[in-house]
Parts: sequence; structure tokens; C-alpha cells
Amino acid sequence: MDFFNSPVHSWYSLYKRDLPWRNTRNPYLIWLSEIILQQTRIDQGMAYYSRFAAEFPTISDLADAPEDQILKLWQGLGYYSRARNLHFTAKFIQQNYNGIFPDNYNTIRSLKGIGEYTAAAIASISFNLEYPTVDGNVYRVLSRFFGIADPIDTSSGKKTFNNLAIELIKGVDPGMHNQAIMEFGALQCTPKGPNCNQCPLKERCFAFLNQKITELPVKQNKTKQRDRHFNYLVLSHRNHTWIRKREGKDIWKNLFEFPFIETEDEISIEKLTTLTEFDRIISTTDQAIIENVSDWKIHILSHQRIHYRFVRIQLTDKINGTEDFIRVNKEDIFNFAVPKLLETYLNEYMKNV
DNA sequence: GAACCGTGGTC
DNA sequence: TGACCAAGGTT
Repeated sequence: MDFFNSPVHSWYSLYKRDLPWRNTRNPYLIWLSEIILQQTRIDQGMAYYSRFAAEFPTISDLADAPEDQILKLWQGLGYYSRARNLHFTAKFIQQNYNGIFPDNYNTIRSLKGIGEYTAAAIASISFNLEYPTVDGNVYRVLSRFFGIADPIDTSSGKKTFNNLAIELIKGVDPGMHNQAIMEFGALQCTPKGPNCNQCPLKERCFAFLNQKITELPVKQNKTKQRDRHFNYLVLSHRNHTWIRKREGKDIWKNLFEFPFIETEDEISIEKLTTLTEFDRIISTTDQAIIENVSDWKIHILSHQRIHYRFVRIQLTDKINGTEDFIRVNKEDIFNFAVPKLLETYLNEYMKNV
């Protein structure tokens, strides 16, 4: 397999980026970087890594922090279960492993939030263990170079690529090798417009030699999106507003939000105020003045299209129907972790109140 | 095994 | 503009 490894390793030594987590083998920091970078571009995750590493230099710092603080620092990065699992596992390591990050693959793999890929990344980079990281970059590079048309999102396809990756990593520096292929995929063998003209693999690359660049890798499943409609009620009484923490299995778990009513479609404000849910949030409507109703906007998630709007409501008297909600000073709302669409709203509309 | 979980960049 | 996809994992 040297005809593949050797050019990629050489390319890596020449073109690898100087990234903060490449200057350490501290398993905690490698773990932190890998969780942040799951399904996330390096450009997007970089600032978050710096803030987390500065705020929580050790596992115990992370374990001792309240989840709300961690989610606030994670705000805007998405896939918030990563942050919750990161915190859970920090506490778990603190309690069960005396704060020492485990140094064998199976134990690392057993930790919450760490799957096959992340376990291999930590094991290879921090502990020099021979486990291949097979991420989106690796699927792309291997499928193109070796001409493998197995779908990368089926279990049999994953097995094929994983077996090949196991062969490739034998007898090389595991951490360097894994990062080399991923970096090669991220910078050279990109999804669209790969730099084939100056590619060190082009003389042996199946996809390049057979004009299959745009056809590899193969993906089978298509993602379906569903539409949802959120009517956020921004209540206002003197200097106060009301929020609550999201619970259950829905999106944005444990983040905060304004009370809202989910509807089947973009209903009128008149219909909205006739709903029993509306009365549950605002017990007596004659005490409420609707100040402003925003236009509907759309927030895109990986599997949902959230149609949302904000209904600003001035409460002229003390209200009774808000026991489920937390009353907060408007300026304090910035201390709570919120979904991106609420962060944007807060920055636009709540800054000067 | 399929569905679900966020956000931003790209063409 | 919509579809793809980015150092994936859990249920």
C-alpha cells in the first residue's frame, strides 16, 4: 500500500495546516477537538476549541462546570448533544477513572459521545495505537483512488472502507497517517473541484483516470426534511420577559427559548390568539397588547425547515399563566444558551431594551 | 437500520 | 436557490 501512503504522507508534511490541536498529544485536548469538529468545518470550530481549551484546561475543570455554562459556550455550534455528552463523559472520567483519560481503544470507545471514528482518532493521535479514522474525507479519498463504488452510508459499505483503512495503517505512524489522509481530503481531494492537476496520486487514481471524480463516493440515502412552524411569544412586562428550558427528545434540548406555539402552518395572528395554548401562556388576553408581529422566516436544520416568527406582547398587568416559565430581566437573557435563530433575534431586537 | 440531531459554506 | 456536505453519534 506504499504507492498510496508514501505520496500522501509526503504531501502532508509539505501542506498540513498548523492547527492548535496538532501541537499536543494531550488526550483531553484531542478529544475536545474531535468532538467539536464532528460534522463541522475547521473554520467554524476553531474559535470554539480555543474558548473551551482556555475556559476548561483540564477534564476536572470541564467536569466541575454546570451544563448551562457549557451549553452557553457551545451556543451556535449545533448538534448540542455533543456538548451534553462531552460534559457527561468528563464527569464520568472524573468519577470512574480518577480524572485520567483512558489509554486503550475499547475503553475510549465505550465513552458516551465517542463512536468508532473519534475513538480511533484519540487512540492513534494521543496513544500511537493502530486504529484508522474513517471519516467523510477518508471515504472520499479512498473511494476515488481505489475506485470503490460501495455506498458509504450502508453498513456493508462502511465495512469495506474500514477494512481497506486497516490495511493502509499497518506499519506506519498511526496519528500522522490518519491526519494525513483527512487533511488530504479536506484540502486536495475536495468534494467539489478537487485539485487533480497537481495531485501526487493522479497517475494511479481510479477516479481521475476514469473520469469518475463527480460520481465517487457513492451515497445511498437521501435526507428528508419536514416543515414546522414556531410562533414565539416575546412577553414583556416592565423590564422582564419570560423564557423556559427545552426538554424532551426534540431539537435544542436543554437550551432556552421564549414560550412558543407550534402550529400546522403559517396561521394568522388572529387565529393564533384564539388557540387554547395562547390562553395558557397569557391567561387573560385583555391584559395583553400585541405590539408587533414579525414576518415569517425560515431556519434550515439538517432534517427540518423551521418557519418562525416573533409576536411581541406587552403585558399591562401582573400575569398568572406563566408558572411554567422563568421570569428574567431582559438584559440577563444573554446569559442563557439559546438556538441560533433566537441569538440572532436577541442581537437585533433586545440589545437596546 | 433508518431517523434524528444544527449551523454555515459552496456552487 | 436548493442540494450537498463538513475530523459523526445515538436511539
